[in-house]
Amino acid sequence: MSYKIKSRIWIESEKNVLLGEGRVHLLKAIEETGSLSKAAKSLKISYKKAWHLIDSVNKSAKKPVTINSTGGKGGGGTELTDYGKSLIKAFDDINKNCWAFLDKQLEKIEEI
Amino acid sequence: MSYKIKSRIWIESEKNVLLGEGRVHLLKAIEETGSLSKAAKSLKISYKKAWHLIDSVNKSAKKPVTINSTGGKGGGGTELTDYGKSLIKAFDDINKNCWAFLDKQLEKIEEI
DNA sequence: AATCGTTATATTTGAAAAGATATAACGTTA
DNA sequence: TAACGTTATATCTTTTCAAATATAACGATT
Repeated sequence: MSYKIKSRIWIESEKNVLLGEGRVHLLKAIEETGSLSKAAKSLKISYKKAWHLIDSVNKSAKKPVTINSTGGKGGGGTELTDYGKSLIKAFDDINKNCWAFLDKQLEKIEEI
Repeated sequence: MSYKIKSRIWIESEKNVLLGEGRVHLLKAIEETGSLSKAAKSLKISYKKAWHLIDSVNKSAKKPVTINSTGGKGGGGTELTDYGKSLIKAFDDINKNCWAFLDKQLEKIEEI
């Protein structure tokens, strides 16, 4: 049984974390549900934690990643901007490539 | 000002973390000082924390990574095994390559 | 105006991680 | 055998982080 290589990547802007695995996961859930509270429930994290994450994302990004509305039909909701979608796409792409890259590096520890 | 990509890699064995950045840093300090207590001081972490880290490393690895001796000349000490040195070398190598790889991926978020 | 489900935010509570302190065990050296 | 500096380990305190709870604000709908 050999060792495994694990990795985490994230995108930063000015020392603040912009996007990591968890934030991308949350953003995808928002895209599916149209709501931050529903997204939080689906990921089984507290609404507070989810809200802070999205707040941090929007404060770190150059342009808004989500549009949040309160009141009105259905009480409000949260949806992704096109900018947000392109960020997710870039993150997923880089992350996937990183895994593939590390897979090729595995042979370096197989013999150890 | 563009975003940055950061990464962390680590080596696991059977769900236990074997080597990460902090552990490698500690092992290198042990190699230089010949002592766990001196290494802990140089990294400004508690001896307790350092000891637990090395204990975990040796319990997760297939073969001993350090040799710990108590008593005797100088009170004892800790030194790396050849196996430990090869693990560090592999980790550093993979980590360096990962950075270089991610550097090349940067262009994918430069335009965002 | 009353209702609704959502976003937004503060406060409290609990758990887990880290830090500090103390002490035993060890084996060479003098 | 007494001393030394190290490894090894337990216990207590402190700090930090996550979770839970509560409540206000919002705006279309009725």
